[in-house]
Amino acid sequence: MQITPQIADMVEETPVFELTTEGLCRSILARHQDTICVRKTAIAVPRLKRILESALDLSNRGGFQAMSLRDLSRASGMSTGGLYAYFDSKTTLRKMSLQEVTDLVQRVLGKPPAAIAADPVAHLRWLIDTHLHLTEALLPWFTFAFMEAKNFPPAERRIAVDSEALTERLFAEVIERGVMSGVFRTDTSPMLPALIKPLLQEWYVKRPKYRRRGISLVSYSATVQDFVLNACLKDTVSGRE
Amino acid sequence: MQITPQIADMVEETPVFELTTEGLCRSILARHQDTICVRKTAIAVPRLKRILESALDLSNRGGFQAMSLRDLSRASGMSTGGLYAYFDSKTTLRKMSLQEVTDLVQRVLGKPPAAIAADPVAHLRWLIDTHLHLTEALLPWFTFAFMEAKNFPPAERRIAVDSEALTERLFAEVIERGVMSGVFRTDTSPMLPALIKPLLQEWYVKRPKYRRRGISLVSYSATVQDFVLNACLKDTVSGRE
DNA sequence: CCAGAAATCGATCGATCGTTCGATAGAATA
DNA sequence: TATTCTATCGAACGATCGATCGATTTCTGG
Repeated sequence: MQITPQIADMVEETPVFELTTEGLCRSILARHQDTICVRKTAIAVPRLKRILESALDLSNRGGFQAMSLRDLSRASGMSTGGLYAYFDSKTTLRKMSLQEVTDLVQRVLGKPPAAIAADPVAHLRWLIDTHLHLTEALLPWFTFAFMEAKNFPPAERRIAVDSEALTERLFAEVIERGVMSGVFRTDTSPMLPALIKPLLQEWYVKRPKYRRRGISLVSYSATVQDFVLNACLKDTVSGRE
Repeated sequence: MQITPQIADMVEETPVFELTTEGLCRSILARHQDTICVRKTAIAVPRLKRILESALDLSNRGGFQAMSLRDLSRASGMSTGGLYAYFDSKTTLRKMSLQEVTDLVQRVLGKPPAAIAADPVAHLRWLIDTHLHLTEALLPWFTFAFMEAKNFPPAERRIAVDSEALTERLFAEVIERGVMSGVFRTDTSPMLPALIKPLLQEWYVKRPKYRRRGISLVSYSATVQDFVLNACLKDTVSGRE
């Protein structure tokens, strides 16, 4: 009996942005109205979608710097000049993608269902599982954000660093509540929240490895949940039943 | 009473290569005799050291692609043409660094002290602690290898992937021995070896974060060790001491 | 069907890239 | 000291980059 909240359920609560590439593109279009000079949404969204899908694909192969705008124009089926109707510089293109991902994480993880938020164990499981499902649904976006965040100029790098710090704080708060309510051990390592993040990143950074081994998202999620709960729960969590 | 084998002790067993940038440069020089056309070691080693230190520093800031050979020439105090006495192309420079790191990990982790290898718990702790100390001593090399491995062409990317697979196998073998000898739980997750690696990478990938928080390598190592042992040891590991 | 707007095109620019190579300086040899 | 070899230099080359902009196509309202 695994707690695996469906992403679809969550969308009903926040219907403004779907967790799809198209949804993100609509959000990007709204956020960058001033730089994107294509006015009709019906045209701009599918075009932007094609551009960003190609850009993420190319970047995730050889790095963002290595992707030339000629490569992007070829892959997206749009001329090099035409691309500039959707961004004013290559740097802006990078910022658009990264910013959208970090915003999304905070929007989704910040609003757990009320019933789940009441129970620290369920909440902790939900945070892990939801984060994994989120990255799975938007895999290219997250691999891009992870790999390219380090190459940002200092000013913009803060976006990624702050986002990660905020995610870690969500874990820290839940664990603290669990300790105070007596469910978690009082000697739980204060470093545990920081150690959860790399376990979640592992899933999308090394995605091909787990695909090759035939390991499903569900079983990976369950393993990480047990791994983490073993480190803080008073009663040891047995393996999958 | 923490098991923290000093790197210095290990060097005595494998005195051929010291765990310093200079030691790695000597190894690189020996391996690439044919492409490096500077014959006198007394000159080649310190020059190569300056070049690689600068290259790793620049790459780790903005990415390897973004580092131009003019940047590198300025930082290393050598002319752009002079650099080509130490590598025949920028790609070779990248391969030299990566290959050296992956080789080093296998050389060091593959030879645990006999006394430690006998006990699965001590061996597992030793693998974690030694890996962390190794990455700490050669931080720029590992951040470079981690960040740039993904941007390799498929053929050379295998070097990094295989190296990681081998490291994971070291963990898997120790854990399996622990299970068979009755020290580890029989229901230990088969995915545990894969989950250890990201916890070790976290240390050098997010190094500034832990420096900012004043978290020492020793305490990080102890936390990870306990975290992992909690997931496989029969008797729950209490907090530090 | 046609005028005007919206969207796209692709040749082109200057800058910068990795790389080459003849000249030069320094050390070793005799 | 003269000579040979080693190591380094930095100007220069062709290729490619991000970005521009006037021409062209496509769409839309009347």
